[in-house]
Amino acid sequence: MSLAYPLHTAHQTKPLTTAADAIDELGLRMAFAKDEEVYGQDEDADMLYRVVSGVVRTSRLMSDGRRQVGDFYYPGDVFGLEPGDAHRFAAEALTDCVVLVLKQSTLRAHADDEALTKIIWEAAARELERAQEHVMLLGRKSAFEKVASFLNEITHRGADSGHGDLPMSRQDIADYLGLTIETVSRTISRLQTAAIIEFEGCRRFHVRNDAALARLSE
Amino acid sequence: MSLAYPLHTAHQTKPLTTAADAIDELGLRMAFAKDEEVYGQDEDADMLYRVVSGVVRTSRLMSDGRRQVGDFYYPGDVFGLEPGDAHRFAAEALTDCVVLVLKQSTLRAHADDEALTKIIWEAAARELERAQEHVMLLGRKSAFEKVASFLNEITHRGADSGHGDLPMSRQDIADYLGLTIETVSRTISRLQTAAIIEFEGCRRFHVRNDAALARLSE
DNA sequence: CGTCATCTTGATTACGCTCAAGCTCCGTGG
DNA sequence: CCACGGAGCTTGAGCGTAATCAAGATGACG
Repeated sequence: MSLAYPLHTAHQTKPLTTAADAIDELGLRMAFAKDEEVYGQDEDADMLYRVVSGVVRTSRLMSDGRRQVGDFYYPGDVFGLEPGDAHRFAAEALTDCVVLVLKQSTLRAHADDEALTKIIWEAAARELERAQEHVMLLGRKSAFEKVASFLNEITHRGADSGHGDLPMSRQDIADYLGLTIETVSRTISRLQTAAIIEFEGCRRFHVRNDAALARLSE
Repeated sequence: MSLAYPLHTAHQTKPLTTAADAIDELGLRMAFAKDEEVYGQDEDADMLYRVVSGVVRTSRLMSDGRRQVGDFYYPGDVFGLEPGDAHRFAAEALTDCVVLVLKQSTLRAHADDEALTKIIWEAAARELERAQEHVMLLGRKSAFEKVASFLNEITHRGADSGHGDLPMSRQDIADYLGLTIETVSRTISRLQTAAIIEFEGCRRFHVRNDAALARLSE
C-alpha cells in the first residue's frame, strides 16, 4: 500500500495544457516523497496520473535485478496509461512530487467527455512515440550517442535550451540508456573534454556546442 | 509512388478477430510483392493497415545507414498507426502479401463506430506493449537472451508452439535485436549445440527444450 | 566537520563487432 | 538432370567498445 496521502488544497495551479482541466477537475491531488512508489510493477492499472510538480520515473526489474528505466515524466506529463490491465513498469517519485490521480472508473463515467478522451489519446500517442524513439536509441546508438541524445533531449525539454538539470542519478540515466554508471560517467567526462558541455556539480550542465551535441544525437 | 494495386476480389476471408469486420467492410484490399514498400519513412500517415496474408516489417534508417527494425506484423495485425502525422518507420512487405488499407478520412467518417474505435485502440495498445517489451529486450538483455527471446516469441506467436518459421532474413533479425548477422548466426548455432533448438534449413526450426528457451528469454 | 552515498577515474576483461573466408541453398540455364 | 552462379548464412581470427572490478574524489547532509 502506498504511503502517499491525498491533498485537499483547494487552490488551482495554472493549467499546463489547454486540455488540462478535465483531469484537474476530476482528479485527486496526491503528494509523494522522493523514492516513494506511485505504483508497483505488475500491480493493477486502475488509475491515470499526471505530474503536477516534481519528476516521476518508470522502471522495470528483471528477475535477476537488471533494471530498465522506461521514461521520466515532468510536470504536465500523463503517465500510468497501460496497454493491458497491469502496470508493466513501476512508477516512482524521482523527487518529492505532487501528482493528479484519476480513477479508471471516474474516467469511464466520463467516456463521452471529448476533452478527456483527447488527453488520453494524446498521452498514448506520446507514450508510443517516446517508446519508439527509445527503441532506436537502445538498438542502434553507441554509448557516446546515447548519452549525447539524452543530454540533448534534457536541454530541449526545458524552456531554456542552453542548459539542463538532471534530477535523476547516474544509475537512473544508465538504466534508461542501457549502459552502466561508469560508462555514463566516462562519456559525460569525454563530452566535457570535447568542450561540448560543461557541468557545474554533477546534476547541472551548460551546453557549449549545441550543434555538436545535436549532431551526436543524430 | 507505390507499385501496389488494389484487388477487387469480392470473396471474404474468414475474419481473424471478432471485431475484424469493420475494417474488412471499409478497407481496400491491396497486394504487395516481396520487398515492396507499403509506406516510406517520414511519409504522411493517412492510412491504417491490416495484414491479410504474408508478413510486413517496419524499419527505420539512420542517416548513416544503420537500421532498426520496429516490428513484424502477421495476418490479423494492424499497423501504420502513428503517434504523429508522419510515419516514423517505413513498412515493407517481407513476403508477398495482401493488406487491407483504410483511409484516415474514411476512418474519421466512422468515428462513432464503436467496433472500429475498439480496433484502433487495441492496435495502439498492442503497439505500445510491444514497443515497451522491445525496449526491455534492447536495453538489458545479452545477445544470447535476445535471440532466445526472439525465437521463443516466434514459436508462441504461431498456434503450434513446438516449432517456428522465420520469414525474415538474419539481417532483419539482427536489426530487430540490435545485433549483427554474425552474432545472430553464431548465437543460433550455440542454441543448437546446447540442444535447445534444431534448425532444418535456416528458416525453420523445432524447439527441443522449451523450458530452457523460455528461461533464457526471462 | 565527519560520514556516507554518489560520482569519477583507472586497469583489466569479455562480449559482440569487423573483416574475411567458406559453405548452403536455391534458382537458372546448359 | 546436373552444373553453375549468386545471395544468404555460417564460421573463424582479431579487435574495440563497454562491462566489470577496484580505488579514489566529490559533495550532500547530519
